[in-house]
Amino acid sequence: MGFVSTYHHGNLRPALVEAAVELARVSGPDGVVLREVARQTGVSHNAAYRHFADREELLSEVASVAMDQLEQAMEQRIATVTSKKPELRARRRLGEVGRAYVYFALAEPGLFDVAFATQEAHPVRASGPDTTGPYGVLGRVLDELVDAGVLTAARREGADVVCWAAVHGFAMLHLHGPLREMPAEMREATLVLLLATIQRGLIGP
Amino acid sequence: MGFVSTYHHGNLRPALVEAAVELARVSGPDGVVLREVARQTGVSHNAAYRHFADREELLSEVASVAMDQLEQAMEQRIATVTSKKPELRARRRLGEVGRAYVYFALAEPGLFDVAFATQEAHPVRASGPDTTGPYGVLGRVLDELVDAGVLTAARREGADVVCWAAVHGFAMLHLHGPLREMPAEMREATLVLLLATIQRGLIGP
DNA sequence: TGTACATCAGTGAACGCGCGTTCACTGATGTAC
DNA sequence: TGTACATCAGTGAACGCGCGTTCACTGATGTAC
Repeated sequence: MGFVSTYHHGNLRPALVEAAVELARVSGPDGVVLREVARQTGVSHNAAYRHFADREELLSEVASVAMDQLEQAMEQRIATVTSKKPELRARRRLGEVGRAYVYFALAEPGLFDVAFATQEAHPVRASGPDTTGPYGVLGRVLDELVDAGVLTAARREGADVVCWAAVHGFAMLHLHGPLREMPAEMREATLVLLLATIQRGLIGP
Repeated sequence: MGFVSTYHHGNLRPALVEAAVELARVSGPDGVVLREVARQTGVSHNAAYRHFADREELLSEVASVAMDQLEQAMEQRIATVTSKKPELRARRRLGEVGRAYVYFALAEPGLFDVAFATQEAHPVRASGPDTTGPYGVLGRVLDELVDAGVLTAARREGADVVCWAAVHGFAMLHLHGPLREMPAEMREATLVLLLATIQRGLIGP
């Protein structure tokens, strides 16, 4: 891009979001400081108020970007699984969904924290389950398991939360928790164990 | 207690810790504000520096109290299970450990957060597993499962982290996460599901 | 095509916040003789 | 038992921090005629 007068930037809102995302990546939720975002964008520190009601509104924009990235990471990993057998394919895909979640958390801790901290409360069974975002991706893979005849309808119920809790907890323990110093290979081995255990618990051997 | 002159309080350190714990209970880690702790204790705002190097040191004292309480809650729930059959007893105990963890997190969110945030990194397999604190309690129950011949030695390996991740994630999702508005009965039902799934995955039906 | 004017999107100064921490101090206590 | 003095455990004032937010403003833009 060429020269851009600060006055009537023309693109300020997306530019601010972009800068905020970058700050979140590097320093997490607390790193998204209005004045710093403005500084990075080359604009006075209160120009943002022309586009966002307050810091919170900017932060939730960052959260939504983070959610999109997480969802995309999941989809990409799922697409990786191309087994012909429906049962095997669905099972492997479930594993990849979990892996994608954990990997994203570890690779982008800042964005992950923003997404988690800023997210609005999940609409629980308000007119059917949520089919959008990362949660929707998980739901679809679980449905695939049911369609493949591998997961019973009875066990499909609540399986979302079970899976989610497991990988979320795993990510938290290793990201901010007491396992944060576990060497990567050991972490990886434990993740394999976790995914296998969940799958066995849900489906069987 | 009768009148206590502020000068030479005589018991300041424990009194400060107590006040800090109370603040943590009510408002979490950020609620443990040095000046407020001193205020509650009726002492000038920098008297604490006679007993703690800085805020961090006071906070980690709170964390250790929180860990003790969590451990105690676990032990109490375990003691509840008195089945005669060793296999059944061990299995039920595993469930109670998980339940205790989640219940504590939901009942004492402030303390739980402090414990989790302030905890030092868990010493991973530095000369054998950790046998102290909540983690030690979990480990002992898992050993009980092995002794009862219900859990194979192979699956005992890494089972700690698997169990921990599951309940920790569950607690986080419901405490601060997107499931924080799930009604209590539904939450309870899902917890039962989670514990059953983990146990099935580890042990079998 | 030119001009007047409304509107939009920036600016810069200022405020208030409450904290953690440091400094030089002083009142209370205990101990040696 | 009395006294001098060292030490301990408090006090009160002050600093610096950097933020989010608000205010009154002004420069740039687009549109009606």
